[in-house]
Amino acid sequence: MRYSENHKQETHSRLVKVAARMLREKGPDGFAVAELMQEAGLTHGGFYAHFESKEACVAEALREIFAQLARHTQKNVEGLPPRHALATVIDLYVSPRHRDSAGDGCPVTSLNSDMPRQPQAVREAFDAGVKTMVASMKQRLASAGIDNAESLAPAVLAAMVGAVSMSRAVGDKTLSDELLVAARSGIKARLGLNDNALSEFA
Amino acid sequence: MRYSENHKQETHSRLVKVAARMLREKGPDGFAVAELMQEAGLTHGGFYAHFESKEACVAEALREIFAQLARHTQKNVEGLPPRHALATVIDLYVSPRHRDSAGDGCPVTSLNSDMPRQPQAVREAFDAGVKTMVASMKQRLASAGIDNAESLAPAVLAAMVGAVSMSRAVGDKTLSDELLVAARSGIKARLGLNDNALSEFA
DNA sequence: CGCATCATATGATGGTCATCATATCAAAAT
DNA sequence: ATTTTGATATGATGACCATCATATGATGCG
Repeated sequence: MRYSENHKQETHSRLVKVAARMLREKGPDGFAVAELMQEAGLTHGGFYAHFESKEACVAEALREIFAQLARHTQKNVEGLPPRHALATVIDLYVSPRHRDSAGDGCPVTSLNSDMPRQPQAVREAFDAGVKTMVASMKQRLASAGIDNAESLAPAVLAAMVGAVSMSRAVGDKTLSDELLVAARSGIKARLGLNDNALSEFA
Repeated sequence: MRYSENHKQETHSRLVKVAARMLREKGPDGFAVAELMQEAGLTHGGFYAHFESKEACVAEALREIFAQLARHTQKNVEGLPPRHALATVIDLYVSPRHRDSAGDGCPVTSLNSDMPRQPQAVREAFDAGVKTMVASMKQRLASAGIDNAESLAPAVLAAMVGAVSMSRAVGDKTLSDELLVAARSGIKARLGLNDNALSEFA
């Protein structure tokens, strides 16, 4: 079939999108190529017309995820005053909603313990993503007029990631919620942000 | 072979120990039964004389790990005054040494993103372990005379876990070290513990 | 209107894995 | 010493999986 000009591109980006979700839900080794293709309405054979290898597909999906996450976050705080924006970022991240939608969330939370076992290409994509997250957090902290933004940013991010990762890892709902609530108010307290009731996201 | 009385018990506990290491290094789905047996000097066939299933083996290994971790930590702070003990726990956990020895470290750090994909039995063992860690941290904080120990404990633990998980997930050594240092001093600052030079563990 | 093209499909291939059925064989009991 | 027992070994089995070789068939082009 000589398809319309961008038929393949469209298929490709659909594949990347599906991979992005499955990657976060099932881990890099937890989803099969055939499964991905079927989910996208295709069969396994066509995969290698789109990606050099599964590893390359995972790396591309990761890049896409980080990019989308940055856009998405930006959109959520656009126009807010810096301190409010910072509080919102924290509230959105350390939330039950984020915990309960791994396939749509931050890959640092859903994939951190898989990374040490992944091939170079994947780890590089991950590193790049984390670096932009750290840089972006540094900016947010600085904009919010918080001292030591440089050294605080990685600490705050780690606390956010740890809270959501643990709350997801744990099966006990009560414990899981306790982790989220405690971490969220702990982080905000450290940054001098008031932890008001509005931050109780679903 | 009718072996000496506790021959099988010894083999069993050796298997659990090997599994405990491989589990943390390669993840629950990253090591094979045959690999485990070979590592213990046996062949794959005998496995099912020791465990009902791989899943049961992983769950038992997890219980063993958490128990050993508690003992190990206790030993490291025995006799220290409470605040010093607390600082030591944090320094040991959020350290390059811990980051670089996953097979010997805390499973919450090495396995958190695998847990949501694990079967019930494994998740239960994990939950139990996390609960004891939270309880133990609450005690340490209270003993150290820190206010809000109850709500601070999960937040502190999450920050510790996030720091080591991220520092391990990231390939870039500089970024990895930055994460550890920032998180460690951030946590200790929040608890009013002085972050002296002595806490620079290898 | 048929032909060439290329995105996708079909169908191996060789590898890995958990699990199980059965064989071996060391030593305790007699 | 022979028997018996139970711990471990050997060798399937069926299920997955990444990858590739080759077939198909839709459609823009001539």
